[in-house]
Amino acid sequence: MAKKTKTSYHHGDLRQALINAAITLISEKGPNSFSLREVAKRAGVSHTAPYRHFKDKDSLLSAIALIGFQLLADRLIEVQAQYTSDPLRQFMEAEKVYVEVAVENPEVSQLMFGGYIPQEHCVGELAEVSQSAFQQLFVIIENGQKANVLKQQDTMELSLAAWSMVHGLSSLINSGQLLGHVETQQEVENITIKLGRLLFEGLKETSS
Amino acid sequence: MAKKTKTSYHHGDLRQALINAAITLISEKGPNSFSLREVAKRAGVSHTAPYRHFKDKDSLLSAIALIGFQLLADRLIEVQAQYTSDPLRQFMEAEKVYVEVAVENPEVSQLMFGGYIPQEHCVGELAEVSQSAFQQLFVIIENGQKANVLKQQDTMELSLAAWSMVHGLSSLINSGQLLGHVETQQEVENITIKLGRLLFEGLKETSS
DNA sequence: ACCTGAACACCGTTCAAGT
DNA sequence: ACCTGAACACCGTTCAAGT
Repeated sequence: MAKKTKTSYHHGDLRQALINAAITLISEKGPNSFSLREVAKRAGVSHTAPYRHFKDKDSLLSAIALIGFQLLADRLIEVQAQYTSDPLRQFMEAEKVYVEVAVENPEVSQLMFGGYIPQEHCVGELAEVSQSAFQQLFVIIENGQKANVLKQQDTMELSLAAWSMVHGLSSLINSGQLLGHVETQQEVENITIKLGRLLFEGLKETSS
Repeated sequence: MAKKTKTSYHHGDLRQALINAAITLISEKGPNSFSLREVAKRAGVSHTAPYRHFKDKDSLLSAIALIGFQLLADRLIEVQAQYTSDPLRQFMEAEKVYVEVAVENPEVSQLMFGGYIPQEHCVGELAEVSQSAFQQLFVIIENGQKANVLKQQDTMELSLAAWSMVHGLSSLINSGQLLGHVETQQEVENITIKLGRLLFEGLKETSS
């Protein structure tokens, strides 16, 4: 069974238990109404126990944002490893995966991009993983350029266009701006494909 | 002078004074650290006085978000009234104005799109003004289609592509994701123009 | 090492009371 | 009508104290 050498106080891994409780709480009530004390209560410890594992509330929020970026990066790495012989397909799949992940985790996405993490925390590991996610888009665009499917323009610019588009769509959906227009999962996928194609028309190599 | 018929308690217009103080406070400390009590203190009234003008904290935040959407809509209406004979120019100006407004008011933008306003408040006037801002993009795209400069595809899809792109770029900048890449106002404008051109390539009519 | 309880300064919100 | 002060239940954070 679990390797509990000694009769531990409350948890084998309180840190992980706190993160789990925090993600659940954020998913339930959004990143704005979220309290350290409530998380501690749900994890079954006193309200000061979290300070053994996190410097402060912001550090716990950063840890959750990190997990969000990690998930995004992982899913994009998968895409980047697949469809390598079909740059258009790879581009479209990346766009779909980005929006999918963001829309499936709206509250965590808002936590990641909504100004909840103070700028001081946006360095080190968090910045690295966030850049790793973007890096996958960059490589996918680069693949398309090498295959002469995409414009031979600054790769950064093309990547940023792709990132902005999917990120913007996700943000508009998650903030409720598209309530009358894009609601079901199917509608999300459809509009993502439509926008992906429109953007691809602008990014593609025209000499062919 | 000001029409002070009677010796009013503290303000001719406490409601407006509270909104002003709130915008200042949000701009200083972000939408996350923002308290009604601090706003009241800055306006020079007791911490319960705001309840005469706003049902609760969320109502004050909604009022500020409304002002943010109104500003965006107003600036886009200006663009929509200008350059009517040059659809490409009009499209590019609209993209620039959107990003400009968002990046000049990062904290208010995060308030508008970062999950600070509960879904219950996202109806009525707030939804109307928000839709009015989007409507301007829609009309601008429509102009381009009528002039046979843009694709004869569902106007909603083209508009949503434009909205997503500028909104995504703004959000990435404001959340600090592009810190190494896009920082100065000049860089923001340059990258906005670059992305605008790339998207335009995808939206433009190809039969001409 | 890991956790607790009391304490502090802060919140949002309500309500009886004052002019 | 407009504002106040006390009160309540909640915060984040610190710190001495317990095992």
